[in-house]
Amino acid sequence: MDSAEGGGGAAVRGRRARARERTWRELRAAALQEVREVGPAGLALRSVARRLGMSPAGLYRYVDSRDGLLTALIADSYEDLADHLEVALGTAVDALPPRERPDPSVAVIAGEAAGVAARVVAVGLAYREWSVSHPNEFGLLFGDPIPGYAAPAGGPTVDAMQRMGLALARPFLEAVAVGALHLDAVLRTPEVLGPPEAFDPMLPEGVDRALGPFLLLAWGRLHGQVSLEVFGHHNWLFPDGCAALLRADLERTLHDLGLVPSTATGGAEVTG
Amino acid sequence: MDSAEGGGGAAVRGRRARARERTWRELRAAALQEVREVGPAGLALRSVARRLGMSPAGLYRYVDSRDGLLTALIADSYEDLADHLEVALGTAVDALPPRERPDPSVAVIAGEAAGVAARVVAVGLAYREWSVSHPNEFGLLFGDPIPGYAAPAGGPTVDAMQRMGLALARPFLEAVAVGALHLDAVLRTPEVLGPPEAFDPMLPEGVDRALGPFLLLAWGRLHGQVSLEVFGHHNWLFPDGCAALLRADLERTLHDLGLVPSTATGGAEVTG
DNA sequence: TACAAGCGCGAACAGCGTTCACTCACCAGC
DNA sequence: GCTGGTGAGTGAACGCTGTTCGCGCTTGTA
Repeated sequence: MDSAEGGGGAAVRGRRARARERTWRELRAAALQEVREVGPAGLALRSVARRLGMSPAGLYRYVDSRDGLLTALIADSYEDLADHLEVALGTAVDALPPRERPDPSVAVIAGEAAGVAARVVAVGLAYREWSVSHPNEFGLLFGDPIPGYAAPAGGPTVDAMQRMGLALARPFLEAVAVGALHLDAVLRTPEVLGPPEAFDPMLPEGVDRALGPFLLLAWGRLHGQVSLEVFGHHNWLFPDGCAALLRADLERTLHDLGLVPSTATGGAEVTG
Repeated sequence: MDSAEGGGGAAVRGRRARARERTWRELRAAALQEVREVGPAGLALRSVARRLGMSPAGLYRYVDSRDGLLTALIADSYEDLADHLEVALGTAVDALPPRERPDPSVAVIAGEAAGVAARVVAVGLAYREWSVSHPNEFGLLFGDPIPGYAAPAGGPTVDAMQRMGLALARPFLEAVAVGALHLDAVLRTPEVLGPPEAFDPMLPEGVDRALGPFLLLAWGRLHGQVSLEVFGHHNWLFPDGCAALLRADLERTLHDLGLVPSTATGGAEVTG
């Protein structure tokens, strides 16, 4: 019970705590592997236990329930996705081996519209690429929600999710900071803006509040294409066209904003 | 086995065949109710059997497997969604009791840009409304796909899905027919258009092939907003803003196309 | 050295999807 | 009108699942 999220909250004091942490890490890795192979719905605790050479009951020292394990995996997957996005943005370049680093032509030229546009395209294509190459984890994050579960506000799930969201939003935040992005009146109605503090948990202080709904809108456009592709609704006619279609959508959206895309968008192949 | 999709394919000859058809209908209704209450992942054949006062094994006279039942429900749900969209478009008005009929101000003014725009908004909001009010069925259609299942080309799943897609596309097809919609060059690259026959199963003959990717793009934009809302990723900041946000997105997209929305978009409340 | 805490185990329970042999009511042909 | 075949529905069973419980055994602390 107290080990709700499993992890060794304590310091790395004893050998025991270290062993616990290691086991917990292996458990998540095994479970994630299982999810990769059979999907979130097919995840079986007993199978994970077998993988670890452990008894099924033993897992309950680390996990509250099957759903608890799934939420831990959700947090991990959000982190993984956030990592990929940050790599595509050049934020976390140093953390990677050289051959996986993004094309420097898309790296930070913050302040210039073309640079911002290229970064929007890069992060959008990275979002797609991670999703297409991790379909079951994508389903874990964005498919049927775990019934009855609501992520606790301070929990690791929400933290990781916000980190991912921040990576997605970063190019737009930069664009706003340098005045390259002008939000029109469509998003300024009270129905869309909500109460003044509505987007406080999402936006830094001092940023135009209309950026909140705008970011949700942009995320929705991106996510829709990706979701339909990953779940097999977009690609039954023409499987290979989805990436190009998404790029076209991103460019349309950018054009819609007055931000012209740079031609150097090769950074999308980063994680390939 | 032979009863793969369960239904009574035979004519209504004997009393027996009629009974079978009735049971099959009740089975699907009970299962759909179960899905509404516990979600697709929670659907239990034994529970459905209990609901029908039947033995679990008896269900296998009508269904191949649990997944087979789910796919039957998928087809039914697509039909239901298609019905709602057609109602919102005024196509199937006569089939409904008067108080559920759409605002006539959005009904067919085909050929006029404002009318087309209003119809796009109406069908988009209807898509959202059905999804929000049928979250578990939405999950069934667009959440994690049934692992290992691919809908057979001639099957009822694909048929129903195409009917739904056609309803979504109708306003755009009309717009093209009357020359109110001009697709720009962004969607005309070979990567997006694919081979010449790529969109043949989707588009009527003689229609500009660039409409194919365009429709996927529009569906993706719409679907993304709805999917994020229904699965709880959009509305944690500001739960009531999603409808307005979607409307804003639709209007942005329309503006992007040079189609100005009419002010009489109240048809969205149709199914409420 | 004594004690508490925590890890892991085996057994068990209830529920699940699915199969199998079986009964019984219906329907067609003599 | 009787009869044989067909098909709906049953009950028991198998193997799987998530989860709980009480037990030993190891570890860390006083």
